[in-house]
Amino acid sequence: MAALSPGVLGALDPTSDRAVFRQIADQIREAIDKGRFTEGAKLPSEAELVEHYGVSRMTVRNSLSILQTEGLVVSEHGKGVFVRPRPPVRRLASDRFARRHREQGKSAFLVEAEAAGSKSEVDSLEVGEERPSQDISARLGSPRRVLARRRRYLLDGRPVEFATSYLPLDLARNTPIAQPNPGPGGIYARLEELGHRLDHFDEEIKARMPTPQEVRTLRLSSGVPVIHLVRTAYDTEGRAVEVCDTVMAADAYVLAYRLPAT
Amino acid sequence: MAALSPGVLGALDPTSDRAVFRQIADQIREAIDKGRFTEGAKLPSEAELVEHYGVSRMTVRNSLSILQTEGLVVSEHGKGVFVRPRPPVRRLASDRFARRHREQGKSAFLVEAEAAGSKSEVDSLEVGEERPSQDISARLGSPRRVLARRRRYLLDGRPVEFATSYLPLDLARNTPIAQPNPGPGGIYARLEELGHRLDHFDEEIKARMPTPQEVRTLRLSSGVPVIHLVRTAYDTEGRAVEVCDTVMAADAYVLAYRLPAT
DNA sequence: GAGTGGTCTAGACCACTTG
DNA sequence: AAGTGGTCTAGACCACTCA
Repeated sequence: MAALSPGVLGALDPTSDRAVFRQIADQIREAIDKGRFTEGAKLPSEAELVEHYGVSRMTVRNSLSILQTEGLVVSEHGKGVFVRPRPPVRRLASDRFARRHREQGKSAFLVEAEAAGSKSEVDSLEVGEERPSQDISARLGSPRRVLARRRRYLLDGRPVEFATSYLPLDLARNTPIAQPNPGPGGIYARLEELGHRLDHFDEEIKARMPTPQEVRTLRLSSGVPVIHLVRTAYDTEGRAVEVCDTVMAADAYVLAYRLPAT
Repeated sequence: MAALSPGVLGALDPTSDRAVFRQIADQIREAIDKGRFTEGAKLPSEAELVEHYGVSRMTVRNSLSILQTEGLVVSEHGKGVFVRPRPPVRRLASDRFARRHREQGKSAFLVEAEAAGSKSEVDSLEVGEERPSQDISARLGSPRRVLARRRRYLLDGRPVEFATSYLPLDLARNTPIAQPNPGPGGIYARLEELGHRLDHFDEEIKARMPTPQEVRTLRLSSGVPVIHLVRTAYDTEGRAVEVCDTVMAADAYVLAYRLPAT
């Protein structure tokens, strides 16, 4: 066991009211913030911290678990605890559904990924008819059954987003939209070909901690929230023609919107 | 110590590979999801869980800490562990900075809160000149010094948002904008009176876990992320006239945006 | 004062990774 | 085989809340 390089981590203040495990977490956090442990670097092992601070192992683990839930570090079984690397971020611009992009034929996700020099994939694509949840149903004008299209997006091999599109059956049944691959420009291009000229999209954004299922699907490390985005597409007659429910790894995204001052 | 009502929580599966503390967390999570513990309800005490499952206290505490970081429960010292109550949610619409709202004279925050039947306050208002961070400076066209306006918003007594506005000094110095209370319609109304007619706003949204400082300022319970929103206001000449950096308690907000399909 | 969660100890054994 | 984190035990004492 290597000795801890001196000076990186200080000593405890026995006169402080602050719990020992919080003091240890504070010191490690500060060392990370000040760049003494850089992104991806390995922290001292639990055993080293036990020796350095003269506390029990559970106390050290408690400190590290704080930093994990803050999203500062990740632990890897058998290897160590590391400063969490920041993945490349995908920027979603508010013009990402503009018609001019659709007309170029490629899906928005793939085009943007290529522009950023990333390799992107789409997997676990499922298409089928089902009964919508109350929320989805209400947004679509209360259809009894809908077409659901589920898919997961990966960026350089890492899952970053899981999305489900819902469309009223009378719109989508027996159309290319019901096919796994709907063709160039995606389902929005097909909707317009079918006579549903799109007028606008409404997006609702929340952030929260992931469910255990979402942790698995997106392979999220602890301390990473999700962005939950629900988009409703309206045609020029004011009808809701699609609802897209999207869950994104929050550390992989920044969403951008432009608002008129009018 | 009251006995645990039978049937609410099951037994452990000793043949399972899943760690005991995860199994316990799974069972409590499922009970919450199925409504057997409703919002605000008290969970069985740690001692009751120890007895029910026949495990040590640390194992039970480990289970509960999982549910805490998931944002499902909150613990209160000396009282118990409770299903986390969902606070009222503030909806931010994408037309919230429309000129017609400004012209009514009240701040957007107060108007919306009143409409929702909530009591709102603004506190810890600080106004002063300072040197901007690199990021803020770049967004504002690299001024050396800026006017900073910090304030915290509360809804029914609960802090929900902390925001700082930055304006180039040459715009704001010796104007009502440099006053703690800038007058009816807020700083955007003042900017327009000063000849900076607003054209549009760009907003960037991220979500992440809060820093310890943000936990204190917003009194966040564990398992609640923050939404970090940075808005830049542009005048009709294309100049960035303000940057507003906002940190929101994610469980108190849903953001809504409308995108044109054009 | 009884019940609750918060902190901490000193061990034990296991599973995973690396040389 | 050595080092790492993952799980679990059986205690102890403390601080807070409520009757």
